[in-house]
Amino acid sequence: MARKRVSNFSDDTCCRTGTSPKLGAVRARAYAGWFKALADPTRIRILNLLAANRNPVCVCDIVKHFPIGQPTISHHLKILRATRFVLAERRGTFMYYRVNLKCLGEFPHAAHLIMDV
Amino acid sequence: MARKRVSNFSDDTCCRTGTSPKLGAVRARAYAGWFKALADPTRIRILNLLAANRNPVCVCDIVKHFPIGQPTISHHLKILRATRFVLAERRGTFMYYRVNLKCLGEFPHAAHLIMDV
DNA sequence: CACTTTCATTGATGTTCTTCGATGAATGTA
DNA sequence: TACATTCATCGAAGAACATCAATGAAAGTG
Repeated sequence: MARKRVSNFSDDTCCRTGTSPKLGAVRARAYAGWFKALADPTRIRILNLLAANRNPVCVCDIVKHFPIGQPTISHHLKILRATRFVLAERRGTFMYYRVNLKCLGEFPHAAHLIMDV
Repeated sequence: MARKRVSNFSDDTCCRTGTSPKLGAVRARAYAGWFKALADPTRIRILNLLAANRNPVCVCDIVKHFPIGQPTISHHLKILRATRFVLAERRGTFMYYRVNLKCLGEFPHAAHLIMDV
């Protein structure tokens, strides 16, 4: 009958009501979105490539370094742009990308992993 | 005929071969795994809940705070345990979980987001 | 041993994500 | 204007993921 032990405070009993999570679902979803942007090997390597180059890198140059197609690279760049991890700039026909240090710097360990390799 | 511009070094040309990504695919996949563990709102809130409690928390107590079933909580805890973000300890019938500060501390911004809220 | 409680695992389902080929939009050039 | 190049977007296919209900495993109790 699943009799709930409402207030048994003996020592080897769990379920004494502890602290609730103070982080709401809405903000948790926002945080998860940032981590999600870093949760793909290709995106991490794109960031690593951009961080390794002092100058912005154009898309066709990024594509060369990966075994996946250009539309997929564009897809990843869109995600990285939406989360502000990279910045984009148009020069004629070309799109130049670079890491957004202000944003990636907010994730020190990520920055260390991605840039100091 | 897709004539490739092999070595045109004029100023408005991209595709000068820049630095390659120094981060290999294998290590990138490992890093992505860590971020992937943090890329779910429920897991972030579980970490937040554990971090807010000085003492370890048992599973049934975690389940109470979320609108999802116990098997799903167990699933998330398994992922957090595999990535070392939490530690588990058995006491009788109960399983007590707590944050692994040594591991979460490696992600300062994550720790800040998750714990200081 | 029979029964209960706690938690993990399994199998299934719907959703999300990565990737691709094809196409479209923007820009530059003959 | 016609064509080429660069990149983004669309639609589809397959893989990965979150979730659930049901079951199993481990431990405690009578």
